[in-house]
Amino acid sequence: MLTIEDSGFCQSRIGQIETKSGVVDTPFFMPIATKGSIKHISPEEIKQIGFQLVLGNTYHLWLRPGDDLIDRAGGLHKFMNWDGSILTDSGGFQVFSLGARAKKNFGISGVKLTEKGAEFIDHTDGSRYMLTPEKSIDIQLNLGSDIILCLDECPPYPCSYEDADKSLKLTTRWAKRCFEHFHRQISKNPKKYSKGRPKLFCIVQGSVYEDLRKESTKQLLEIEFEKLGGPKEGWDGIAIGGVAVGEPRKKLYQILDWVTPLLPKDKPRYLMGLGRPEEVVSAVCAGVDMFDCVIPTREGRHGRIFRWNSKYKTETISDLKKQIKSGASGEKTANFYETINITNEKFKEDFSPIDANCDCYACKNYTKAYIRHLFRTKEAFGFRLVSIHNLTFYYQLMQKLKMK
RNA sequence: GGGUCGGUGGCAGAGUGGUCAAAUGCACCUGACUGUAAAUCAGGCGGCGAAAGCCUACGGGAGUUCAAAUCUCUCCCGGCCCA
Repeated sequence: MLTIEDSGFCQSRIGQIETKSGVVDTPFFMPIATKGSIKHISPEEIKQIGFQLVLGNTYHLWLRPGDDLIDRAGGLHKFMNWDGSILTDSGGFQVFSLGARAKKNFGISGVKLTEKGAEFIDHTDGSRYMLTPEKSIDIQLNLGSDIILCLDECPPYPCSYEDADKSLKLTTRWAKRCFEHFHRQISKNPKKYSKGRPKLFCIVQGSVYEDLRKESTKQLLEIEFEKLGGPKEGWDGIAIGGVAVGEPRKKLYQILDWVTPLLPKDKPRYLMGLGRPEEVVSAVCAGVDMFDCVIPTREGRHGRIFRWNSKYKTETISDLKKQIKSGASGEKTANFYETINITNEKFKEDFSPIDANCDCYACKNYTKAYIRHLFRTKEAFGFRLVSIHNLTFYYQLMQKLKMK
């Protein structure tokens, strides 16, 4: 499934993942379509930029419009008019994000965890939903997802050793249930999946503790050997979760150092929720194949633009790697790109494109002054232009990472 | 001409003797955002200063008072009503 090549400079894995909907070249970045839409951009435009896979969210699509409805619509691909591949996050991240947010806003957690699953309180009407590992799989199967994620618990940071330990073990037990349920459902419907079944990924947890990260990885990888009644297949890929939840930046690199050597080489590795360009480059060099992040779209909507620093030649992964510097705190910075805030006054009369060398729709047709004007007048077209540009930047980054 | 109400920071608009360099909103400036409850959130927004603080300010001027955006007189300007 994956062709692995060692560049000699750093470990980078160049290959392909084949899903039931098509081929995805690794390493790759996924734009986020939480609710079945990449905010402000059409699937056609996403495809035009070059993306082959987008991410949807189990929890959000379950509540609205409902996985049954999407199933009746012919699946999420058809529903949102996307003919590439789709990866769905299990709802595990919402255990973290909605729980923390409700706690901050209302003093009570919006999520209650039990052995059975995660009980959510819907923020819009207060109604309660129980998301179990089995339910999460069922929803993702209904959505027609190409890559399904196990329901996990994504603990916040800071997290005590004891809590992280408890949490990782719950994630393992849930992963086992997901694995079992997934294969049972697949084998129950041989016709439906005769042309290919979705893939199932587990998620490594363990917070910032070396032995817990390793333990989590080990426990999950053992699952394929267990007698689970279904086909004796292992995971189709392994995700690393629970990062970028507020921990010090250098912890990310440590976690990758602890976990990636333990992973099977022939299976894709997915670093969930990451990240900044330098983090993506570093992670690719550490052997990660897949990324997703809200940064290009969310920060784009908030006016931050990513662009290449023309002072440096960055056509290959080696060029990019050379421009990354590690600070004393372990934090990494990169010279190969820069960010600007388009709302800044200095762009008021800047009638040049964001990046004269960029061939994206925004750069080919519009000036910074115009885009700034759109932002200040809250015109949605501005969000669209910057989102397209930022996603193009991330796409170009991933293309460069495929070049030796 | 008479009566009446009013003139507050870029705008709108509170405040009606001290705790007022002046609420709040908008605008403006800057920053944050990592498996999206995010077109969101935070900070700043008279001048000088790192700060303590000092100076200049609630239409103009003159007063009362220890103290005035707030009270008095006068001038200027505006709304409404009457002639």
